[in-house]
This record gives sequence, structure tokens and C-alpha cells, in this order.
Amino acid sequence: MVRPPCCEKLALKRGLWTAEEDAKILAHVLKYGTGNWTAVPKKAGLKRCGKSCRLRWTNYLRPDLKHDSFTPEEEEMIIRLHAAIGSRWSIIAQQLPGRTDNDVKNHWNTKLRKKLSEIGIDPVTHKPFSQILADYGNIGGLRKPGTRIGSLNKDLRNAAMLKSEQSPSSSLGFPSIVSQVMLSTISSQNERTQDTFLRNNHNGNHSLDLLAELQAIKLVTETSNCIKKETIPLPIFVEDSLSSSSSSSLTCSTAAKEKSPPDLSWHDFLLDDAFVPADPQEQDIMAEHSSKKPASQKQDVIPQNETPCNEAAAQECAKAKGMEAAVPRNDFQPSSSSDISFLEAMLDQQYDMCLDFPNLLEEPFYY
DNA sequence: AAGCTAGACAACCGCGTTCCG
DNA sequence: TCGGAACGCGGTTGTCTAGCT
Repeated sequence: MVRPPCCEKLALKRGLWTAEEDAKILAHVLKYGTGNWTAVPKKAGLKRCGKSCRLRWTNYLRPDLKHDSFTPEEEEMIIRLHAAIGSRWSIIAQQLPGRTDNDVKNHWNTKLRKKLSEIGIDPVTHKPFSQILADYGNIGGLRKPGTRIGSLNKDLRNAAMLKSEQSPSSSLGFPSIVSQVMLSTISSQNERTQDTFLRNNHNGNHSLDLLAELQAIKLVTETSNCIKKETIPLPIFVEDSLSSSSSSSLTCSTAAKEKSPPDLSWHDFLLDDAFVPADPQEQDIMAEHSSKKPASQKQDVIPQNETPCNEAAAQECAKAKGMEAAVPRNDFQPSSSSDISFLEAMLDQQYDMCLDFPNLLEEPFYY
């Protein structure tokens, strides 16, 4: 392995920390506080780079950290936040006092992802595998039932294999199994949240997922300082904002509800964008162009000068690539004409891709 | 008892963002 | 305004350990 330049040049120590080194860091922080980590190794008498010291402090030595195992409540929180905002581990960790982003990330990768897969939930999309498989089979009407599944992610394929081994006659029919296992696994105490979780993960509309994700990021950012464990603003907003029914089982905190607008739509994320043309047709064109942007662009913050629709389009396009290219149009009821034009642009593009590259959809690729 | 394997967790790396002179 | 340093984040790799053969 290649060492980073600073460590290479100074022959700095790497690898696991000793108790003596930990003590030096602790003593230094007690004396000087945190900050200016590049100076810490010298001041504390350590042969480590400052970055290593900072990491050791933030991930392990901080006195407010919990070192015991994750509780079912914390696990449920991680799952739900991940469903809403993806792998923004630092944001998720902020909602779990005493946990670091590294903790959360490791726990997700080693336990939760597998747990979800085992009960038939895709840990990437947080949807039942059966639904993803069904959607995958419906891409543009091109895919026939029973065709090979090649581009699904590893977890999905592994779990699909597992399930088909366990019950060969119904490899596509485990939503009921999923529901039962979820009810006993995710959390044994909170049936109300389980129900919401399940329903939201079964609702099956990817566009709604994306909207929920954006809303969750917005809300988490806004309310991160006033959150208690019992009133965490769980990111289940889809029903609140887009559905007229079934409001009784929502798990948003009261505070969160008070802070969030009653009806969120795409417009809530359009922040005075001077580049958004008023003409819906032009918006469609822009959406189409922007969806061709590199998927590697950062999306942590919704930029002031860029339409979230465009960012969302790029993100949605990347997600849809391997997951579900076909979203039933009649499942979604947009709240404005720009919502319609955005969605139509996306759906039209997906449809065009299906027509242009049927071979791509027919030919699976493997990781 | 030795070797192998998988799980869990700690640490590292690279890149993007922010800060500051 | 610019460039470098510092910082933060997410993905990946390394290491240790328990369980199994």
C-alpha cells in the first residue's frame, strides 16, 4: 500500500493505536482542546499524522461516545434515515447521540444491510425485492417474466437466490413473508412505526422516494439541534405531503411537523433559481440536458443556483439505471405543472432509452 | 492443535469543501 | 482572487477474533 506523502516523508506510525498513544491524545485535548490537528502530533509527542489523531479522537476517544452495541431503536432509526437520505452517515450519526458516522457506517455494512436482505428488503432502495423484481420485469414493457436478472445489485440477487432456495415455488412472492418478519425483527416495541415503515417501503414509487429523500435532508438539517430521542423527525413525509389519506400513523415528530410546510413539493426545493425558465417546455429541455451530467457530482446540499430538479434528475437517472426504469405514471399525483413536466421529461427519457437501446436492457451485466 | 473463514470494527485513503493569509 | 492548509465525509482496506473443520 502506498503511504500518503506526509506519513511517507516523516515515517509516521500507522495502524492500531496503543493505550499510550491514546493517553497522549487525551492529555493533549484536555490541555489544549480540539483543533489544529496538524500540530497535535508534535505537541503531544506522537509519531502520527494529524489526520490520524483527529480520526482517533472523533471515532474512539471522545468522552461522549457510546461503546456499547446498537439498540433496536437505534437500528430502526438508521434504517429509516438511510431509506430517506441514503449513505449520509454523518447526518444519520447526528441523530444518534454517542454514535459516530464510522460506527453507523460499519454497523450498517456488517449487520443492517444483511438483516434487510435476509428479510427481503433491498438495502439500497429499501423496497421489497419482489417489487423490484416485478418493476424490473416491467421495464418499458420489454422484459418478459422469467427473464434473467443481471443488473440487480448484489444484495438483491443474493437475497433473491436465498429466497428462491428456501421456497423455490414462490421466489417472487415474499412480500407477505417480508411483512411478517419485519414486524418481528425491526423493532418489537413500536408497531405503529413498523407499519409506517412497511407501508412506505411498499408504496413503490421511486419518484416519491426521491422527494422524501430531499425533504428528509432539508428537515434533518433544519431540526438537527432540537431533536430528542422520542421526537426524532423520522423522514416519512410522502404521505403527509402527497397523499390525502392515512395520516394517522405518521411518525414525524410534532416539532418536525410544525417546522415543515404542510404541503411540500418540488417547489420547496427551488430556491430562487434564475436559470429555471418559466416555460414548462424549456424546463423539460433543461431537465433532459441536466440528466446527462456526470453522476459523480455531489448532492449533499441543494445549491442556490442549480435546480434541485436537475440534480434530482441526475440522481434519479443513476438510480433508475439498474433498479427500476418504469414508474407507473398514474401512481403519482404531482402538485404542480412543473412537477408534471419534470416527471414527464424523466419518463420520456426512460422510454426513449428503452426504444433506443433495447439490447442494453436485454443484456444483463455482472459485477 | 492447526488452518481456514467470516464477522466486526478500526483505520486509511482520496476527494470535495471550507478557511485563511 | 488565488492558492495552500485544514477539515469533513464516504468508501475501502486492514486487522483481530471467534467459530468451525
